[in-house]
Amino acid sequence: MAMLKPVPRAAEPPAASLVDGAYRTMRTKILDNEWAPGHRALEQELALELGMSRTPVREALIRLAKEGLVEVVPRHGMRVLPVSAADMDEIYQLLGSLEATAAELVAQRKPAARDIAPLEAASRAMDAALKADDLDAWAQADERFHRHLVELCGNRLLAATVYNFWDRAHRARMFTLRLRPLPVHSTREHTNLVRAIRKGDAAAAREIHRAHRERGRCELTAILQRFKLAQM
Amino acid sequence: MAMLKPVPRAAEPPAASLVDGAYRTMRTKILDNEWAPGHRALEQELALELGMSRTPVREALIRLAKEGLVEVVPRHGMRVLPVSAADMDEIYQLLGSLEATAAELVAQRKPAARDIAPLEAASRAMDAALKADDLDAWAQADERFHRHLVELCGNRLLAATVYNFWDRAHRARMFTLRLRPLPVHSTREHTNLVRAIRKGDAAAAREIHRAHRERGRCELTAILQRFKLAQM
DNA sequence: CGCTTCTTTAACGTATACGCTAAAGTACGC
DNA sequence: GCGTACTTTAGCGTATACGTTAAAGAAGCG
Repeated sequence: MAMLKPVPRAAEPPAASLVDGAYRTMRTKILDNEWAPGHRALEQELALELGMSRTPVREALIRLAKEGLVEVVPRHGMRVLPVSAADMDEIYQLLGSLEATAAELVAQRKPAARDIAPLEAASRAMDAALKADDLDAWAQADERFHRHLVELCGNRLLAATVYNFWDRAHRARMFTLRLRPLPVHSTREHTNLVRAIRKGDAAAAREIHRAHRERGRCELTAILQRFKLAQM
Repeated sequence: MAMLKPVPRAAEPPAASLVDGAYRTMRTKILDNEWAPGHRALEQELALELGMSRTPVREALIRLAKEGLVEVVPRHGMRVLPVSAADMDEIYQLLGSLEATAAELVAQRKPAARDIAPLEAASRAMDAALKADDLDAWAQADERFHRHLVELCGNRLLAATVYNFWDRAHRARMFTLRLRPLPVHSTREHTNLVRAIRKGDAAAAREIHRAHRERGRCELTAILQRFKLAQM
């Protein structure tokens, strides 16, 4: 089994409360696969591990459950939710829809050159990483690209929703990073997308991004089937 | 100001716990506008009102906050979040994206006649309600139509996400129900959508639904501006 | 009269206590 | 040996207690 490397995250302000700390710690452990899918723990155990009482742990768990990262069953504690192949399919459909809309909106807004620059920078970084055979760097640049695109669309609700589903799919993405065909098409697709945005061609931007995610969805589904990874 | 009538909801099982009861009660009060946007209350007050201690109230508030219905500020209690005109715009963009995708998926699946029947029934009910000048019945049939469509698409995550944003927009929709032009086009659009689905024309289904929500978004924005309803 | 600083206090964050319930274990009958 | 009824107990849901802290009010100063 491939090892999942923790992806370095942006430095965050210190936790404002124990609830906040518990939430962030547990969320990180889940996204980094330190707590594997299916991992179970009782509230009391978590409290002990995190050095606090059950109260803040419970409140953090409610937040994580609402995000779909864990499930809380009375008397069985929390359980890190596995993401099934079917779930991944649904997530990619949903993301395809929302991100395509984001691309459309960005193109409609005809953003200034300095707003487009980070997209181009990310594209170049993906290219360079691919040539240097550095898949981790590639994945980070890819994430930067999509993140900036979603930020640029101006719809904060849409952006927040996209982030939530990225989180749920994070593990599977990292896992399949080295199992799937080299993402040689992605860079081209991103370049095309940027071109459509610069032209203000909203329909093209939407369609390029839709096709981009659709291809990703198919590749992922194929891998999960090939490796019999029904869930992760 | 128009009065908001409580929309009758499906009978639900008795609350499994106090947290659950608090959550449902508060959610209902918010959606039915019994607690108006901006309404504030302290945890202790809520506990007293709901006949329980602060603990279950707090846990229910965390859930409501995650759904975007309330905000919890330390020492200021919870506040029912107003939905600004800009928020409504964002919500409608998001819903337009997801529901259009749902329509597309439904058309692709070429559902059986008995799956399409409820859509047609809802369409007819909308028509009848419009002729009988019963806007409440119209709104309920409209909701049935869209709900069934989203259920039919087969993507539960997408459906759940759509429901969440419907909730946030619920008050504004009810409020503008009697302020906006009679929804004479909606029935036609729904009929067209059903036809596209029956033909299996996914692209048309997507486009019809997208245009449908886009029109709704524009109408709503116009009303909110005309009546200077910056938020509600 | 306005501004700053001190005091007060209300509300919350967290810890703890406790009873209830469902799951696990046990004994009994067949 | 297998199923059933009883007992036990772990874990949670909820209530309560308590220290902390930020907001509001009061007092002092310019």
